[in-house]
Amino acid sequence: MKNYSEIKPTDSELEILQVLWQLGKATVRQVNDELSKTKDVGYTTTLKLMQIMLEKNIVSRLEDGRVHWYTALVEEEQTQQFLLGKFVDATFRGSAMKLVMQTLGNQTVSKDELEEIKKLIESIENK
Amino acid sequence: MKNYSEIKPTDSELEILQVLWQLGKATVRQVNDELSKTKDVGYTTTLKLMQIMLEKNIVSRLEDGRVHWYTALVEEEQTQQFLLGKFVDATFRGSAMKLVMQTLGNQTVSKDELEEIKKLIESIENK
DNA sequence: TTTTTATTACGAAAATTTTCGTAATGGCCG
DNA sequence: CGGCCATTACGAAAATTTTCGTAATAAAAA
Repeated sequence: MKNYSEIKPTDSELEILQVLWQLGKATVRQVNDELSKTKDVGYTTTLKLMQIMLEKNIVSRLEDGRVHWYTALVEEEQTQQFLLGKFVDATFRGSAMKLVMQTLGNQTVSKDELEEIKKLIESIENK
Repeated sequence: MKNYSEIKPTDSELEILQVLWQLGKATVRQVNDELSKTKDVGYTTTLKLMQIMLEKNIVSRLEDGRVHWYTALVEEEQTQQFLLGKFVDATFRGSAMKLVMQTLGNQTVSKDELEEIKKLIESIENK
């Protein structure tokens, strides 16, 4: 897999990556159908983006007859990690703590999930 | 203060907002000096951005002689909250939980901070 | 008052991202 | 085979974001 240090997917590219991560591999048609559920987007627009991502080596492509199967070349967690770091820096001036506090305070997290987070914290503390 | 529902500061605008939030109010010169500490940026570039932000009503301006004092018109927490929501959706498909787990696992959070987070969780649970 | 200096105003260029029209391709059905 | 259909290829336009050169302005200094 790719070393991700310098790559920053654009917003649209990230949307496509999400679909690819969920489906494993997909055609342009499938990706476009998925995106169309939540927004207006033309087939050729999606196609073009995926071609650009291919050039950037964010995805790979396998040709089967006339159909092209695309796969993400960057891992979901690694990408999230990378974007998270950027986001913390830009939005919370580097304070991961602040981000966590605000998320817990204002986003939707269930009781079970809170329990799970507590466990994670303890496992970190006891390391 | 502004209703923030539809405004999305660009990356550069957010950098400027960070400076304004920290200084309370500032001149273009001050903001540019601050930004220059971490990146190359021309005075007129910063000026132009701040003028654009004025048009968008993201900041306000007070003229004192020839100097213009700028202030953020959007609140820090509110903006962070808004950007956080977008980020969770785009990067973690809406799962705040996943974001918190990854942050705790991989970003730098001190023991004291972990304690504080635990306390917050408990206060949420006991509510 | 004249000059210098620091600032803001303006507009356009550059860079990046997103969108889409049109053509080319290749397989499938009649 | 010949026309149709779904797909990909290509290139340019549109939209957004970022950068900066140059001019105008006003205060301060000489």
